[in-house]
Amino acid sequence: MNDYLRHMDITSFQRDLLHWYEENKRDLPWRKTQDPYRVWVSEVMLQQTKVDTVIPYYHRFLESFPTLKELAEAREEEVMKAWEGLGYYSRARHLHQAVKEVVENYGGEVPHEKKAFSSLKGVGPYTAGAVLSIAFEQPEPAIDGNVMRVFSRLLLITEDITKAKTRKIFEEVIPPFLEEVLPSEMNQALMELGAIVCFPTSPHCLLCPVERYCMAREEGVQEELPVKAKKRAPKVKKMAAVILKNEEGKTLFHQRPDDGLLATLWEYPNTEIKEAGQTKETLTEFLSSEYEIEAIIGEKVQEVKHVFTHLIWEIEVYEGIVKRQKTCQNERLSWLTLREATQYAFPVSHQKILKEQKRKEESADGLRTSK
DNA sequence: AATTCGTGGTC
DNA sequence: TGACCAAGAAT
Repeated sequence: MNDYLRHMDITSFQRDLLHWYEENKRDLPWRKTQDPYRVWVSEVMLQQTKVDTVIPYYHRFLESFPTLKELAEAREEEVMKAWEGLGYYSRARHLHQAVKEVVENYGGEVPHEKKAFSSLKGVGPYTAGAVLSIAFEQPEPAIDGNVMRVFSRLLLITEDITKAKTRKIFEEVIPPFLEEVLPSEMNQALMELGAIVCFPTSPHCLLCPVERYCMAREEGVQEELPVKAKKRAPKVKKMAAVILKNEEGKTLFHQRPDDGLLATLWEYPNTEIKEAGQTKETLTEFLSSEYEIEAIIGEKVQEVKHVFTHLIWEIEVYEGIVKRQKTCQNERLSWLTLREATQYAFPVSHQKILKEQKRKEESADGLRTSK
């Protein structure tokens, strides 16, 4: 018997939590179905992402790709465009790859064996547990940040939850809570409690349906849990980007590498600025050596800040005119009209540049046509 | 095991 | 206002 559960009346806990869940659960789009494809899509979008952010993406994504087969048959470009702005873009590519595997190897039916489903791209221990329990009623724990917070308080688990090892404790402790109930309900009830009552700071213990079971509350240390190591401050990178136009009035865009940060997304040509005050020179040299394009860099027209988890870009945006371009073709470069560019997925920082360029060109158009 | 991967909202 | 955080996975 697990020592953490010594004083826990699991049956009563289940009754109280599930009763509360039925009365208080939010009406979320992905709770209207147990279709494994839709559950899967929602779970991938919800990784490290707030419910309010996901909802519009969830609707648009399923409008574009209503079934697993239709997603599998879609072009990756389309999938990335549907994910544009949601972040962690490898989620989209992995999901796309994974549903193709499902069509290829499982006849288009989402596999309900843990081993098979877990082997799919982008499906980790949380997503496997969530989809298998919610769509297939399998008694698998779905251990996310909410659930670790709830259980760390409930059972006074003081291990650092940012450490991979700590996860094992939760995997040991949670399965008994999934016995003799609907796993879909229990897992979602635990997450819902974390989401709308058992907040990271100032948990609403007075509204908590399972307060009487909570050991952290008993000790008055609910605010101190869970224990998490602090992460270091992100580094700042000074960047410069250029809105480079050719004689046809088209703009140069670049597709980022297939792996790494913002993989495969499109952007304005840009480079890191290592010496302050050398921005124009650095851009000119970058275009010449990297793309074999001779250009004249004009004025700075915009500043954009892009904050990542582990990195900050401070981007200075310049205008530029191309003088000469060698015939050498770079697969990842494209001269596009602004309308053409909107078919491609951009990271938020470059969406801001695109939006500003559009605004300026439209106001210039307006001036011209009104004369 | 420790890093790398986005973005937007909150206090 | 800046640190913190969110239904994590891959490497």
